[in-house]
Amino acid sequence: MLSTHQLSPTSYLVLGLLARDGPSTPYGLKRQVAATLGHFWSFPHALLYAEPPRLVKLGLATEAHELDGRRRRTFTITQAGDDAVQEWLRRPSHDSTELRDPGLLQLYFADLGSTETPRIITREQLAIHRAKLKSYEDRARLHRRVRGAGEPAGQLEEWHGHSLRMGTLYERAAVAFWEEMAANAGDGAAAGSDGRRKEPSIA
Amino acid sequence: MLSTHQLSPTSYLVLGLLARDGPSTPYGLKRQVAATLGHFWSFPHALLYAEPPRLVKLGLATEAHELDGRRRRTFTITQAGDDAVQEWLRRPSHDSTELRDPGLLQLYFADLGSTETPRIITREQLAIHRAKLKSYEDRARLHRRVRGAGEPAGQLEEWHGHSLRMGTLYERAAVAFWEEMAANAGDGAAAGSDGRRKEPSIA
DNA sequence: CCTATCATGTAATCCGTTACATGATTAT
DNA sequence: ATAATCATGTAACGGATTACATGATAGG
Repeated sequence: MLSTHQLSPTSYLVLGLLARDGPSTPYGLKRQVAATLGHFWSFPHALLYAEPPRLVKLGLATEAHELDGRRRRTFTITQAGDDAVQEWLRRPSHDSTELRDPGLLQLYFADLGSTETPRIITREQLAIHRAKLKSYEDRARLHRRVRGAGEPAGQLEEWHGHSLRMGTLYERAAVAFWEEMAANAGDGAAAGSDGRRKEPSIA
Repeated sequence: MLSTHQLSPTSYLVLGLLARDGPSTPYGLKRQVAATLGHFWSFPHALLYAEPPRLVKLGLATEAHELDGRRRRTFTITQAGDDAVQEWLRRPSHDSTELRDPGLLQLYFADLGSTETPRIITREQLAIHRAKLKSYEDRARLHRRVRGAGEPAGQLEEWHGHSLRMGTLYERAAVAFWEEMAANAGDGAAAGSDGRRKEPSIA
């Protein structure tokens, strides 16, 4: 029982995947992530190659090299690793959500640009978020289709579903936000101080 | 013109603040940020002490030391800095939003814990997000109160408003998400838990 | 067969985080 | 006065991003 207290989210991501899906190569991890959390929380592949060795050093996983051509490295979680996951799950995380939206950052400074800047940014962001929302919803449709087709949705798919659902809800919120911006941008939104701006409809 | 292309969001944050509010100390930046974006995009104060010197090195800002007791460092944006901001505003950011939610990460792995794990996590997260939402809404109420009181809302406050509004919308989505989880947690949502860990049926 | 994409890995750099520290103000 | 909090800064470490690189597999 090392004081497994300074593990990063990345650590738990990898540990969790190893715990649930069994031994895996970094590439396998990468694929799992890409299909789920990766949609809104980026874990570049280099991270997933770098993290497992760290876990090995901490005794939370073990490594096996292939010797033939591909020299794949396969990682397996240890008992200590499993324990760490359990302990983590019992300790609710109070760290608050990071919402890093570059588009919003630009909007925040849009008044520094020209009068059209807010409109341009808004249009762009609206397009981006609408596209992403659509991709989530398509995926959800597919999901439901498959489930309707008989297979009684493995638990795993459920958890995939959760993260995608969260992504969907966020994108909906984002679309709503930018739509509201777009609606208010026609008037003097960038011109600001006349005060006559419509009250934001949100309470 | 330097290829001012590898600046980080942090760089533009600082540049933008210096451009809009004029020369500032790192602490001044910190305060601005804390009142706005800082609510959902953390910029630890050390960052705001570290970034300006970087900008100086790139010729985007200049520095002035105080010589008396406090030895404050005040930073001023340069013409090149202003140009960089303008160029950035003209180049819509396609980088997608990072939504890093530790609670969601836990939920994603909740099936690895006990049967109660999902419920516990959900309850906790629901409380957290409700509290945060409330704090946003209180702030919004105050905001409107002040504005109603006559002062014709400076433009600055408007942009503050934007970021808080986004925060509010996100928290709403989060609350909705966790409420849905809570509603479904009573049934067997967590109970794929027939004990034996199924082979993941997903490719 | 060739080319594109998949799969696999490493290295360097730098940003970000954490921790440490201490001088000023304000409150009790 | 003393404690608490505000204000100000630095240093070190490590995780994360980017770039580089190349071996397999499949499609044309």
